Amino acid sequence: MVTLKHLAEQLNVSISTVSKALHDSDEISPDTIERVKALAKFLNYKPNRLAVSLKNSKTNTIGVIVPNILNHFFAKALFAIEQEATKQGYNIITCLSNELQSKEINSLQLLSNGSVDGFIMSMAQETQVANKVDHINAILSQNIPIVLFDRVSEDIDCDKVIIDDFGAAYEATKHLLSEGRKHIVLVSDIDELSVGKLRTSGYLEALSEASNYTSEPVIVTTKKSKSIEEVIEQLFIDNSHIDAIISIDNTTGVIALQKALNLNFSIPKELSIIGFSDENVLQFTNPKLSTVSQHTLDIGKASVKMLINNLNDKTSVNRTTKTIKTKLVLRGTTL
Amino acid sequence: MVTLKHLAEQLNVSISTVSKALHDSDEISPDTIERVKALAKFLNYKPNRLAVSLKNSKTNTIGVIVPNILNHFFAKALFAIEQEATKQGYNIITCLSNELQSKEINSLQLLSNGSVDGFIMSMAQETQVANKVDHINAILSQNIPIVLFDRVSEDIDCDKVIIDDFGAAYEATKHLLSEGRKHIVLVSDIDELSVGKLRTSGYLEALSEASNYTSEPVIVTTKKSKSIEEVIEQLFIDNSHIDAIISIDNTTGVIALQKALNLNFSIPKELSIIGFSDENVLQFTNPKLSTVSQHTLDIGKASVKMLINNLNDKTSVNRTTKTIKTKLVLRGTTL
DNA sequence: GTGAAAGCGCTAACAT
DNA sequence: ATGTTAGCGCTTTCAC
Repeated sequence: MVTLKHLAEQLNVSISTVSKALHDSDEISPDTIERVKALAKFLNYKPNRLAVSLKNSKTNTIGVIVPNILNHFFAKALFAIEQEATKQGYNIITCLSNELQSKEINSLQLLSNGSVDGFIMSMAQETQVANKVDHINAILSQNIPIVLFDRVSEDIDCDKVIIDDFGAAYEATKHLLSEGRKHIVLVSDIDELSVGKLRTSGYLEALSEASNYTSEPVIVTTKKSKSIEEVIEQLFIDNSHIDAIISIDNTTGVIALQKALNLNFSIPKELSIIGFSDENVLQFTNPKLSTVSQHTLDIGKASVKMLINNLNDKTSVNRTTKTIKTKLVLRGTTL
Repeated sequence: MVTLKHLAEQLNVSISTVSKALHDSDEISPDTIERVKALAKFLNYKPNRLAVSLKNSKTNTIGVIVPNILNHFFAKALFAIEQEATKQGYNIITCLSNELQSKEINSLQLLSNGSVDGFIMSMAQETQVANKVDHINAILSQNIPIVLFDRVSEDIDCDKVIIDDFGAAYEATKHLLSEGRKHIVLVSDIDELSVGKLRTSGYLEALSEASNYTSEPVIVTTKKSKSIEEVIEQLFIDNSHIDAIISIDNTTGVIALQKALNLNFSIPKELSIIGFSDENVLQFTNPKLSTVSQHTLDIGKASVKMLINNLNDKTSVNRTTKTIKTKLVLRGTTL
């Protein structure tokens, strides 16, 4: 590895002269600058990031903790985070909590020792279910900023990026009502998560506001004892009058669509389906699933921007929550 | 941030004593060790990773460069890499090349300045198509080890983890032949990649060995001008006698299945389909797609192990290529 | 058993 | 215009 020392020795100047020259300091004569830069380029000199970071107490690295990279939503969020971070001159260190609080605690601990300037994270399911957030607040109290996205907690005072989960489900349900649907079933694989609860509330609210809707709300959640597919098969058995499904997670909508097609439902004539799936999944369905688009790329991008803003102005104490607009995209599974 | 200096001052001992105590040096008296550790724990002392790394010229960090995180295969590989790396006490810095050589070069340059001990990567499509690999060899010549997985090049002398692409496609095609299929079409979205070429060869070889197979091989590749879906629709128009499809990439198999169902093919009676999709995609199909399982988790895991081995024994000069076994998993789309 | 000092590679205040 | 020095936080050799 080529260091400033090497360059200095080769050129018979001091290390600091080399350092200054490489930074275009006007303390250094133009031709020295030239000579230094020429040699640096020739030897492919690259400043050692560890040393620079140590010196400056600034790593230009963001710790990103996502619960599950195999979930399209998080893969896409990570994609956007990496893209925006790179654009702004930051690296990302990626940790996957795999929905476990223990891994989340571990990653946070491990990286809060000078490895990163701040964190962008979405809470592990375990953490959110128990609402045990001390480990996150501990980081904040060390003055390391965190941006929470998607899965957040009210007990953490930090910047947040979310979508209007209540509103999105409310709007989707409203749409199904406007189609004249009379038996709208909600399916959820995420009833334990904050976003799941909010979306369910939106569904319930829309139904309760519909004066001419006479059925009871039906909420079907997945359970550990059964596979998602079994739950959805049972759903069709239990709800013979079903004429609409709103799936509030990434996967159950697509699976419900497959099962319904198998049962020879005419879609969307007899049965409408709206999901919360990421676009990438949809290319595999036929007809294409109507969905609530979450603008995942915007979520990732906004998270990075918020964190870097915070990093650049540590004095600001006001924490903000940014809500990314969703959009109901009607495709082939709605009228 | 709590440093050794803080601890030393509090305890009225020297910094080096603290350092040694924390490392259980037998130069230090048991009770000093105890006192030091107690205070360290109390103040939540964590050694500054930058300083340790700088001192030891060892970062315990792996740079991971993947072409496309939205591809299930790479998401899963990343999942496995992160898991194994964490297990072995390494962090990963993730970079996404987005199939662009420029981004690949950039990431390599950026991290080869002391940020990481080595790289695990799969080549960007651009890089592989042009077989322009100087930037990768440049890193190797700086004595920074690289493990290449999935998409590799013969012009790079480093450790590699691959699957037997030729053999996997050969075996899959053999299976279709054994079903008595007479018109087997190969579909590929990756005909420009090394793995695509090898899998195609396997298909061709299997057909040419089949003495009673009279049709010509048919290879359908996607093109930039058309969507994958259009290409597959056209495929069914052009090949009216088609009775089997082998898809050698992640997505075309699933799409072909949807289209075939739409065209009222009885599957697998009239038409067999075998894909190379990752398991995660399959939960969305009905019937379930038969596939070549690539054991992606093993690929990721093996990559990490190889890299760390190399890191631990830099003297070893022999580069090896590990081939992960594939498995033909017959599900609902084959007889 | 403890401490002083050098050094990893870099920056920056302070000489000259 | 150039060099000296101290220091970021840590490890380690060498003194005492």
